[in-house]
Amino acid sequence: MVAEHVANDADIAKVAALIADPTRAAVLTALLDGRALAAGELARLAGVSPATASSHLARLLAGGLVTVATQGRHRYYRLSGPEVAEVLEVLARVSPRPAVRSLRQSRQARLLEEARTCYDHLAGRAGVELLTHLVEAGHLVGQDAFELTAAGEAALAELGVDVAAARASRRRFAPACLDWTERRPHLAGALGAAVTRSLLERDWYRRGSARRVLEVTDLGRKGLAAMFSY
Amino acid sequence: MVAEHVANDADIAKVAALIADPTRAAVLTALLDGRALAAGELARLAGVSPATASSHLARLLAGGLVTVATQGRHRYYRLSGPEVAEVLEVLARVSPRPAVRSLRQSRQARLLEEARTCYDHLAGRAGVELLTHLVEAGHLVGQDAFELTAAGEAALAELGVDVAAARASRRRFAPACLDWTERRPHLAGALGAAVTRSLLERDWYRRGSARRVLEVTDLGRKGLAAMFSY
DNA sequence: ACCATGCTTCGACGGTAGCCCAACCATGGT
DNA sequence: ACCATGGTTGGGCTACCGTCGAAGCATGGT
Repeated sequence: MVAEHVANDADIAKVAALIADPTRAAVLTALLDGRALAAGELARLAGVSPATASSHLARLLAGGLVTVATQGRHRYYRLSGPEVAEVLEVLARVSPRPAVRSLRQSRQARLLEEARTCYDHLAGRAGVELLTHLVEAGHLVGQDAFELTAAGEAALAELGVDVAAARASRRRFAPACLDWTERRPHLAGALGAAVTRSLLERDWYRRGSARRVLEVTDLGRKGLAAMFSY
Repeated sequence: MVAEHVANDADIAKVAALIADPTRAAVLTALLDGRALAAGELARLAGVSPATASSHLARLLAGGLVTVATQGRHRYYRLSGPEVAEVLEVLARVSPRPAVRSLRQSRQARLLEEARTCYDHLAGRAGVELLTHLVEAGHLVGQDAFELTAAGEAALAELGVDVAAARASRRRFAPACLDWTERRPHLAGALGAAVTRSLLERDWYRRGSARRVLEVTDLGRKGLAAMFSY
């Protein structure tokens, strides 16, 4: 039968049905910019319980609208491709109201992209840049897992990081963690956590209003600039 | 509230929900090429009862995906704009199977566009062209309703049309009927019906496999060419 | 006046889909 | 070994949605 190779009405309807639920639509629009978000975060954004979100995500996955990547105990979901984003945009264009995200939403998205925590260490753009600078400054060497140089140990000590304690921890010392918003690695493990703790203690970063969001302070901007001579 | 002016997830979901039902999807794809189709025909194409189709059409109308125009006892529905068609096309692209209509479907669509009956008279491209030629040949004069010239009366008599009987009918003699597939008028009324009857009797046109579909015969092609010197 | 046709509305039925709670599994840190 | 956190799975409830038959309107032809 030729008909089996044809995108018929039923197929269109199936895809549309996946988007037709408000919760799933919220999940999809949250992923519109191509970032990958953890299941829990998506549940929070959509305003449903983790169980409900999980069920929706499973259906979106089965329908091929999203893909998933497991990292640690998180499962990061993202749109499966640009066509999916296109569908959402076109749908928004058809719907009567203009397709602009609310200020509050997009501002929050920016903040998350800027800096957030991944477990207990700095992630997002800020996390990626921090690692980049540490490597460029010759403080860290390595690939998937890093080691501190003498200069690095001194620099971090000055920042108030208890490197010895981090090294003593049973946790992996300084592994790279692929950042899903930046697609480049940031510093994780015991050292990453210790650095982040120091940054918060020194008030270079402050916890933001939304969960996981960190905001750089004026003090932090100056301190980081001095440290890496921006 | 700013939120009221924003196309949010709920709006996208609403539009998607309109397409999410297989029956509605069938209706929409039937309208994909911009033609306007009567409610009954859509019901038949979608394979549901008129009642069901009517309910779906009402929802599509309320959702702004289609518009309606009443003509006589028919209600012609069409897509409200190209954006709607775009949505369907993009959705088809996302769905796994290639977005090609089956040969049988599109061939049938072509036939309908080519020639079909509207009540009991010739419509579609053939109907529009017939009227155009009759007017250009000086056989008919008028605007919304036509009158036969002497030359026209002779020409139609030669075709086997019983003009006298048509004129005697209580039915309107030769009104123009706006053709919704061509957006130009075709000949309706008693004369339109009489002409169509003659065309069928002479085997210039033959009823096709699908309802309302007419197909021109080789004989008809020759006859029409001679009549209007194509 | 009367009937036929096309379409919509009403009411009722059945199925399905979304939601949450609670329990379960897996991973990571201590 | 133990706990905490993040996610998924199963069960049960509710609500909504699609479907059709029958009845109601409107239009057109006789």
